[in-house]
Amino acid sequence: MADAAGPRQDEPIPDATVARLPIYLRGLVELSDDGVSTVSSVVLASLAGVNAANVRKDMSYLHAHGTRGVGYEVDHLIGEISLALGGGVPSPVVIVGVGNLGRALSRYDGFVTGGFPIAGLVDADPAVVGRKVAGNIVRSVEDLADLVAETGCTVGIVATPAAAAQVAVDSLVASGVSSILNFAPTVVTVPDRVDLRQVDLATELQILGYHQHHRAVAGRSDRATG
Amino acid sequence: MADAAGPRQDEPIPDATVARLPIYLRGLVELSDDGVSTVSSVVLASLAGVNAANVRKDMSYLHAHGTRGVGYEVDHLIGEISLALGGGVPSPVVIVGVGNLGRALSRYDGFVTGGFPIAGLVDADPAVVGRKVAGNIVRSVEDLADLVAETGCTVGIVATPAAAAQVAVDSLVASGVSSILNFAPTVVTVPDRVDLRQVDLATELQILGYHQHHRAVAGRSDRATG
DNA sequence: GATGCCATGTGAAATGGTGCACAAGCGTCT
DNA sequence: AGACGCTTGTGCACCATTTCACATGGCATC
Repeated sequence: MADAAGPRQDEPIPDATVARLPIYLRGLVELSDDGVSTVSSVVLASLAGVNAANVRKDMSYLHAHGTRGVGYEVDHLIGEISLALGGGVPSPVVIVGVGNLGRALSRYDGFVTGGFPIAGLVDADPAVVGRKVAGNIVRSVEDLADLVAETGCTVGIVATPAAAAQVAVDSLVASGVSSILNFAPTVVTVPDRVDLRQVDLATELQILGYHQHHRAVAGRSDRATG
Repeated sequence: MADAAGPRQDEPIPDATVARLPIYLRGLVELSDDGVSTVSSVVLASLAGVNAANVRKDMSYLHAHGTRGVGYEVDHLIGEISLALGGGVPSPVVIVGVGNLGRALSRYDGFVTGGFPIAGLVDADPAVVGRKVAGNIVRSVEDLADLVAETGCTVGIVATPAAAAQVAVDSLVASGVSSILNFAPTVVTVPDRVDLRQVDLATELQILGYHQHHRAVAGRSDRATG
């Protein structure tokens, strides 16, 4: 039974699938809370807003098999997905930059619920250092390496102004953090061994703006040609 | 010569390109501020963190041509990209939900700078309505339609708890908003004519968590096999 | 025990995006 | 004026992802 104990993760899960796993997980937890024990790919797909075949293929990457004619066991899927997404072990995160966004993020419930408790906050501004935010004392950015070492946290969130983002990222990398989520509106670079994700609030609106503008233009020429 | 007046937008710009345009724009504005008047695809690519051929192809979609042997005119590109991203006309946005995240978003400079001034804030909680946040009086969610009509705003930001998100989205749609940015950690649905983007903070961390976990597992089996 | 229904699992086609490699063109220098 | 170097613009091949369509197989019912 030894080789059946762990999930076969030799072949990596496609990025697109990984990005959907948290969505599935949320839907499944909701189902579980409602007392639902079995779910079909069609239902899970509608919960996640994707195609049913896509769900089935995603589950096959996880080696999370269902039962033909019945569907998938909700609790089993929750276990498999949680396992894939970090092994169910909470990863504490450190937030760099305690401005508006940093404060909001430090109070955001979803992080803790999702298995990412706040290990600490740091800021470069001496006026902010020492203040208490969301139950955490803000420490100096110089203490970052110590904080990371003390708490063993491996994930860093950058919520600094754009100008300070690369410095913040470099400090996080130097402190041994291996995953970084950057909210600063600028492109930053990291070594290969570090995983970086970018969340760009203004950019999202601009993308919406494109579609809105384009729709308006298309509408006008529709009227002109029709 | 009427057909040469406007940009030929018959063939739509690929989504992947649209998503990069704001990044280009930021880099270009920075260059312009530094007094740089010309930029090559290689330089712009390194600023945006993408491939140079990709930059050139993206620009060709915009019909923003450069000069061979020289590069692209920075100011011209800024104009073309701004035009594509909403025609350079500011789109006021309304924020629904004035919790931690809503407050942080309402104070976020990047929105205003990016051409998305805050038209107003609304919340369902009577305890919050009437309070002043970031220079705006919070109004009741019942006034949403009025607010949208008064300000002519076409973009809505949802920063409510997950449970209230679909209601908030429905209200926005009913009020005539045509683009929605949803920060609530839940899948919401909109009519076809409305454009929806999802920003999911906890999900981003979970995706990072996958890679971290996977790297750890791979490392362990490397050691085991090597 | 056999039969029919239903949902999974997956091969294969279609789609969308990326990056290479090179021809074409512009400016500059001689 | 001519040649050269540099950079654009793009055809093409590759890769990742999505989606369809259907064979496969379990469960319930008769």
